[in-house]
Amino acid sequence: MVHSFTNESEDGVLSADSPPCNNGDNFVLKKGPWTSAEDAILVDYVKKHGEGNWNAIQKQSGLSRCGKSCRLRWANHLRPNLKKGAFTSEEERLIIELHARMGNKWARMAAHLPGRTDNEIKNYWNTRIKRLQRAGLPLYPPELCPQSESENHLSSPGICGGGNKGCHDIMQNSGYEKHDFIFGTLNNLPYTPELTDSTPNGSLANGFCCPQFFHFVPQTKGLWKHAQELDEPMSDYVGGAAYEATPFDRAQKESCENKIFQCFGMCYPYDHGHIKKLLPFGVNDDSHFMPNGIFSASKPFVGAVKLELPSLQYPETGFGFWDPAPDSLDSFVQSPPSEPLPSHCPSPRSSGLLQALLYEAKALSKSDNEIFDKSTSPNISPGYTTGGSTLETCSTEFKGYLEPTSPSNNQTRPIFSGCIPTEAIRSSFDAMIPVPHVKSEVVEESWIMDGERKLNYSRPDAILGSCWFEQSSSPRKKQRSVVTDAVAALLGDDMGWGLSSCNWNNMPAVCQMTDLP
DNA sequence: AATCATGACAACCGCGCCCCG
DNA sequence: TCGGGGCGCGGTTGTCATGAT
Repeated sequence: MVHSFTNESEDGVLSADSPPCNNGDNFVLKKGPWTSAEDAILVDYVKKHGEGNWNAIQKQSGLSRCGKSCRLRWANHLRPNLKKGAFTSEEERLIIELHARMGNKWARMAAHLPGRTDNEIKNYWNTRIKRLQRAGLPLYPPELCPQSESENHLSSPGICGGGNKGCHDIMQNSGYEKHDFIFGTLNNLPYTPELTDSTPNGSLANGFCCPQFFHFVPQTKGLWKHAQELDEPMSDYVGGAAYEATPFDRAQKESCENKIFQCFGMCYPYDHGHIKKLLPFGVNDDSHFMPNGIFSASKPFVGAVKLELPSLQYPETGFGFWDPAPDSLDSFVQSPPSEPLPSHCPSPRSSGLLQALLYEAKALSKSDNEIFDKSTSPNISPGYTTGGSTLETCSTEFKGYLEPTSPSNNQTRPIFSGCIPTEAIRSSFDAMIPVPHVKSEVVEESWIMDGERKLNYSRPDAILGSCWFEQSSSPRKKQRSVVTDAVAALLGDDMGWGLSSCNWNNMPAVCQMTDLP
């Protein structure tokens, strides 16, 4: 950056193009990086006079900086109790919560994060958005169930995530900041594994109110503003049975329900009783229903997952919150599932991803072939575990709850059973997800629709599989980026959401092979 | 080992809104 | 009502780190 002593605009922004900004004495102000001497002057001034009246600083202290520059410098760098360095996992979690509630109100969010500035939070969030969207992952954990108020419909098949450009644009647009949310399982909400609730706000909301189904669109401002003005503590969030407490809540629920059905190409209002007939993928075998409302034009979509699968419970925590922190691997491994996962994954978190990976590394060093055989075996024995206690527990639990809730387990597709990622990842996934009674199934990674080859993003192997490398025309680096981003996002700070909460079969569904990030 | 591409992060810039005198 | 000051936020730019070639 170049130090310059050019003209400064009215707010202290110096620019060669901007009109002179001076103190009336033709005193040209400085822009660019602050020197330590300038910092000292500013700190000294604030100590003596306190914050505020920033424009007076330049006059009284002789600092060649305009008021705005001083204010920003103070607020972002010199203010005492400023926290520097990476965000802690708790801070990250809070940011996500706050963003789900407030949108891009960085300053307000910063008020909840002592020592952090709005700019810091904004930068963090923007970086996170980019990372997640590159990886095709949703922004929010399923606890935070953003629902668009507007009636915008499925304008694009990709919904959110999956590198959908339009979605990305929308996300970047300020319009998405005003979204409405249903907070299903925040904090004190008791976790309810029962999925008998066929209302969208029940199992549907839990299962499909995932951000990848959301459209971040401009909201009905009044409704949002009402909620926004409340700006209540997080404890005010409601979910589950106690949800419909206020007209606003009801409106949100309706919006959520509406959106859910938009996601599934259904009309709203809807027949609650009809939902269960239609929604479990694979139930309506003829339609080849895809999570994004698109129907496969080729073979039936066999990657169906029964919705009614219960998820693991972790009552010991009583918290049940998603931990997105990249540096909190331990918490990842040990923390509970982030949501009442209805149909999808037996949480890799619950099964101990790190443990599985470590195990896998060991196993691979012993015998790649053996692992490969296991991972590709069409029938994995019910008792197959990775040898880790956590995994064994997971296996037991999984088996325990799978069977009674799925009368026909052959319809119950294990989340990762059809995945064909790289060998290490695949075997890791298989190791993580001990699957009883797994049947071999043909899985489509892509299909043809309207003469174009679609990549089935609902399957991770579609991203990670070799066919992708073979067929994409993108530069290799971009290809690599897609894969590494996805993996990084899955294994990194988004691991909790990406693996434990993300229903692979609900992943952003369609992305054209030639239109990838 | 050098170079290049890319991403993450920090910081700044520009604009607009709000409040208050 | 108007103008100035303060503030918030979106966007941009620069720097550095990392990984691939």
